[in-house]
Amino acid sequence: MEKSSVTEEKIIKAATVVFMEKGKDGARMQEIADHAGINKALLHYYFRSKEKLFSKVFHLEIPKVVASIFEAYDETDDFQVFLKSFIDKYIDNIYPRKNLIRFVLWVGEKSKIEIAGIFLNSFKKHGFKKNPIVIKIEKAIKAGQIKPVDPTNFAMSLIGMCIFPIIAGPIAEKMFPGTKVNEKKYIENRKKEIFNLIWNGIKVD
Amino acid sequence: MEKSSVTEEKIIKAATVVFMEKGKDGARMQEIADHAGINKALLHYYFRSKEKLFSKVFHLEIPKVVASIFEAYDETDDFQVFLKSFIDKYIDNIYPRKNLIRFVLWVGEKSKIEIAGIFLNSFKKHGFKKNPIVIKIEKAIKAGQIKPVDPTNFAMSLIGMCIFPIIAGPIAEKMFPGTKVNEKKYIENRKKEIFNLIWNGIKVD
DNA sequence: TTAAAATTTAACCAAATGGTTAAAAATTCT
DNA sequence: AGAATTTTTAACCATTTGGTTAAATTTTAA
Repeated sequence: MEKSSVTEEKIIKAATVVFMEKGKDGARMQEIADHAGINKALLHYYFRSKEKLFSKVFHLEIPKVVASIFEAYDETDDFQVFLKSFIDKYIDNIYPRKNLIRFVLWVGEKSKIEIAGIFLNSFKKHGFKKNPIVIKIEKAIKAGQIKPVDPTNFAMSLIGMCIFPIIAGPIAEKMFPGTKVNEKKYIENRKKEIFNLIWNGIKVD
Repeated sequence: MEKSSVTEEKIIKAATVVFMEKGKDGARMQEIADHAGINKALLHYYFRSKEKLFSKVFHLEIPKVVASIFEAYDETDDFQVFLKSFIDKYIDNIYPRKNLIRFVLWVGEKSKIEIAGIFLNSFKKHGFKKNPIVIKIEKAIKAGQIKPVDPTNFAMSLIGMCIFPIIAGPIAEKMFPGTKVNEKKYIENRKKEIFNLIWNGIKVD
């Protein structure tokens, strides 16, 4: 690989880290340059402006939010198996991307960048027109494998339960003393609890 | 009320709106002044620095995140009734505060302001040492009203399901086409779905 | 009415920050 | 080796932005 593209990658990686941590406004071009191990002049040589660099990073990162769903998606007809596996993989998948997820939720509303298009594009790329989880749920209901819940709402709940403790992080630890979001033990236990709650509910039979 | 304290309140209100929308770095003192209908000089006359103004706003707003839990909290021994009522009130409560919630989650991790203390303080003020939902769940389990789930994890799931569609807003609408987070119909339906999922699970008996 | 407090105006300052430039040095390619 | 490309250096520029100042004006309270 030529030197130029190596540097470009170094820059993008550094910019991603800094943008996700400090936000678009909080990020400093100098900090990105330092992080990439180059100087500001070269940074502007590759990306003319902060705006353009940010846009680049954003367009590269957003699909990963969608991808994390597909990467956790398994082709199984048994919905119980699917659900267990999905929760397990999805949480493992978003955990190292928590800064990204947090950032996307924060920027999502006000961003001038058209997110909708990127999302749909990402769905299409994986061969789906709809959210794949929703499809899976619809099938499971038709097959009589699960109760007739509202598929979209169910998917939302599922994702919400997985994402929340991760993005809430330190806030969650203070709201629910005893929670240690960074411990493997906690995460593994949480996976089980999510599955159990969804599968069994809390009603006493 | 004297003119001075009226102005102070105008400033704080304006600052809250702008900070929650643009973030600490994205907010501009000039914009806050404009929003409050005063000039920058007067703004600095009341709050010497951006840092101090931000700190003030943050300390006033953070307790509201905790308060929204207590405001939704009802003293009922019937856990089923409690749960229904809690979901209903909690969602109504956080809905108009979505910018705040989103902001707190975003700032939470990196904020130098000590959040833990503010949270615990807020718990104490309401006469609790622990998260009140957790306590309620523990009681319900002891009373045999619900299955023996992990209380903290359950509370986390509950809050996560309520908060997620609200903070995810436009992102959620793109990830789950058909979702319209701003419609009353959607919100009311979601409340029911959350309750049903938690209460009944999805397992076919 | 008069003194005190609050508010406006407008000019101004200093620091931070995004961005530029041009020449020199290092690297890579042919 | 020689040309082309990449990278560094370092000074520099323009704008934005947080923050100040001081005098004039308005409002409030005694």
